[in-house]
Amino acid sequence: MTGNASVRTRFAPSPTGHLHVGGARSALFCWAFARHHGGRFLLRIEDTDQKRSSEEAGLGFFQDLAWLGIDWDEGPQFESCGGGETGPYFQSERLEIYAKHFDQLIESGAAYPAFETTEELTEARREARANKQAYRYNRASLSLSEETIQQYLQEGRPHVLRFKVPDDREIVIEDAVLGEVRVSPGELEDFVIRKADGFPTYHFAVVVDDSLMKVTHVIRGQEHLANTPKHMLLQEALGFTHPVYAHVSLIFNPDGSKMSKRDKDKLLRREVRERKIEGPPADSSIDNSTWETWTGDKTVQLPTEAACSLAICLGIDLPEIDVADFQQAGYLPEVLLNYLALLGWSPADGREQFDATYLAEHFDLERIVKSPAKFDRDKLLAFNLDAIQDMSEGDFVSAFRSFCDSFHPEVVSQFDEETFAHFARANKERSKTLFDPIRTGGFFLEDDESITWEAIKPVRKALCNGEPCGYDRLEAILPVLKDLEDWTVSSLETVIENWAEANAEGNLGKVAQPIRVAVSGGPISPPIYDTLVILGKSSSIRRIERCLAARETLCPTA
RNA sequence: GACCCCAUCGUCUAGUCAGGUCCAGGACGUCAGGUUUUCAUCCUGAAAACAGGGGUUCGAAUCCCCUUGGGGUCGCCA
Repeated sequence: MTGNASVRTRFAPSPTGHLHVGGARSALFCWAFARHHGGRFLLRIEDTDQKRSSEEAGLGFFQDLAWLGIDWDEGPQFESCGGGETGPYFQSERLEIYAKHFDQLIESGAAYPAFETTEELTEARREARANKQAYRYNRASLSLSEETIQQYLQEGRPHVLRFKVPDDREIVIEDAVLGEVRVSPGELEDFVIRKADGFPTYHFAVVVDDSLMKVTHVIRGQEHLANTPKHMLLQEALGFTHPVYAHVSLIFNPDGSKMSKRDKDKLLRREVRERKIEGPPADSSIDNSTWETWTGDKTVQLPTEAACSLAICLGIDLPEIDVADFQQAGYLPEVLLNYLALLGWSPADGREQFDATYLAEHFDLERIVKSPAKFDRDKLLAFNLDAIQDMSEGDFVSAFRSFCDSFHPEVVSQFDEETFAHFARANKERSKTLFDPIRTGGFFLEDDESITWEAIKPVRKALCNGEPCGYDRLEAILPVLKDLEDWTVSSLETVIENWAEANAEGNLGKVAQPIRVAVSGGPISPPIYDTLVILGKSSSIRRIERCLAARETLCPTA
């Protein structure tokens, strides 16, 4: 680690929804930058929106970050992370701190109360838009007489606090990624810094907190670039120094739209609208009031479970957007971290696959790319495959085990410990995700009696084609298998290979494939000896017998 | 609509700041072969880009301008 130990970065999510990949990448860059310089990385929860913040979401963020391996030195306490001298790290607990700074701005005349109602402002905006003009707050409340203001305040009229933007100067952002960004005088309006409910707005809280928490580098998404002049002006009015800003480009969907945590809701809303669905589907887990709130307000997100169940009812797949989605889909945390780091940054030596330690060693702001990046599932999948193939068998078994514990407990209860491990090992070399063994190995979990054979091409090819056909060979080898006492990979290998040598010109496929189809119901399985051992002797025999019984249906003898 | 940001293979990118070593390199994907008891791997090879137009210069992917295209912001959300 080199450089400046006083470096302090922060990730400051609002606890609405879950950690999505864009946020995760911002957090990762902040983390990597702090680690690279031997500085500190802080986590702060921006819960100043009383309407939308929820406690569980905060916890989800912690778990997602921890899963990725992004640890924070200061912030909310979670496992071994958190603590620190500059807290509290929930903005909702810092109201007194903000109050002090509000007073400071009021006294210096840099902030003033404004009494317009939300309705009035909405109307003014609508009108400006209709006239194709840029809307800016007209400072009406600024020209109120001192008397009127006092009267309004005494009446207890609801009001916000606005920041009086100096409109005579150009603002220059020295962005570490974008370079100089200039904003002309008069571009900014007098924005709100304290809401009518007394809570600070994002702009105010972020400036006060970053300064008090001694944040030196603000690395965040480019959607914040337009806010930066506001923040800089506020810093000057409060007597704070400017941090270094680094605005990272956005992450897009393959179709070019911004990859957003709202994408799932967008998709669901569109489906619901197109199919003219009026209420929550009966077999979904959504109650009427949740449905009403969701359909009534486009900014409301459906809770994860509700969204999943609705998607299942509608028969559509939700895109993977949140870190948790990728976890559940069977991606490895170190792979997602690697891929995310590569979206907009690359090391000077051109390496593509690396771990968090390497990232911390090599990360810098200079090599961050300015242009936006599309999220490429295929490349992520390829990386995941590589990482899985690089794992030791033991590591894979335990990774697969904890994946199953979390998301597919039925797989764990299906096998005894040793067979579970065998199942995992046998699937490793063909797995791109931790879910793949389950996806392609469904037949292991099924009951012997519920295996069915469809007369699709590869099945017929294995069983019906040729002379002798697969069925003939199956029939011939069944007694051999029945006689085998020692049902192990090595014994099966010996027996089946010898049989193939004697009866199929040494062509193993001629006998392996019919057996595979018989025991699995389809043409895909792990290596045949492993498959038979995992299944066990009685299941294997039973399935072959049932398959033989279906011969007439599958290969009708015209 | 106003302001701001961006622009190299289908995608992520190297190269751009310090112009020549770039008829543009890598990765994913695609295509064609090969290995393999299935699938998946694995191996070999191929196609594939400097958005367009003007400048500056002996020389431009690299610097400047315009056009076009994409994106962001314009909330008492963050």
